[in-house]
Amino acid sequence: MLVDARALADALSELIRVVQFRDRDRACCYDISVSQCYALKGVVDAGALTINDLAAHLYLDKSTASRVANALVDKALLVRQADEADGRVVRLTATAAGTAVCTRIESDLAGEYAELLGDFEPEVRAAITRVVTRLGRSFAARVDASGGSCCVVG
Amino acid sequence: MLVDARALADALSELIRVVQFRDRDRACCYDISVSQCYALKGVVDAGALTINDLAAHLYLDKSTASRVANALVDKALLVRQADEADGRVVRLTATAAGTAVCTRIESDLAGEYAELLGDFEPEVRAAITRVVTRLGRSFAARVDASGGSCCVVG
DNA sequence: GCTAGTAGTTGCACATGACAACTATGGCTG
DNA sequence: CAGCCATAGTTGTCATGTGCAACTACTAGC
Repeated sequence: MLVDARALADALSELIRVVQFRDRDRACCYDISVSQCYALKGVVDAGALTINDLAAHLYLDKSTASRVANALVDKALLVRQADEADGRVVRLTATAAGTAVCTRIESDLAGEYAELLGDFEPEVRAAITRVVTRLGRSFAARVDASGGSCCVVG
Repeated sequence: MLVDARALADALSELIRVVQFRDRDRACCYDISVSQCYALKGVVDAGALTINDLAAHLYLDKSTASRVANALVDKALLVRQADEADGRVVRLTATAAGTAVCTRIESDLAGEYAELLGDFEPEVRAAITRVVTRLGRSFAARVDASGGSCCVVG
């Protein structure tokens, strides 16, 4: 099983490098950075998010999440609203422009992915998404469980 | 099929965020950054790499690759050697320390991944690596094919 | 041997992201 | 209800990573 594990480690790191590269490269197309894109999509999908929710969703520090949100507000893709119940909380919601940008990016991306899925046999296609989803969940569970830093001696 | 494509896009972006986070978090453990780790592994696996080869392997600009190599040389994990045949070319090779660090990281990582693979049914395990590998290749082929930037009008 | 091309380095600007210190608000306890 | 602690978010600061453009050094072809 360690052989499988090593192969998976190699394959995943390669996949991540190439996807990151593609994302970096494509970011310019929409005048929006990769993190901003993830944040925008997070807010659009959720309907509304607080800064803390956003930070958790993106696996970023809340200060970084706050700045990412600022960037999107400056671009008029998001709005900040004060929460009625709790004065500390900021509710981020997407503007019409934000939703539009998000929709456009998703469509373009879906097109690319659809083409890419064409490389695979039909019976494999459905498995791919299942596998990737479950992999993501497994990682997330481990990350959440281990809490903060990995190598703190405590 | 567009539905599959959207689901894959979502799953993959989630996976990438969480893996990136884990990598950021774990980077400190070995006094080596994520890019440095990839570079070190690339050199160790290949036996020797030029700066250009390294840049291609990491999907980075050659200037960045050069600096990543510098950092590893400063840490005495790599050495730069002049190519005998071509005076312009730098040959990067790993030192004993570099190989040792790489081996240790790979072992630790393989352990983590082995544990993670335990979440999956045996018949799925083998499929995971195959799927991730093929996904990576499909992306790489597309990135190589499209060459430079995505949205240049020229 | 001059010119064009290639490998790599360096200067520079900018993006990303963490940590810590801070403000402001909410909630709990005596 | 006053004081204290916890929580949400912001801001300052710093380190790191990255690309682009300009540069040097070398090679190769005419």
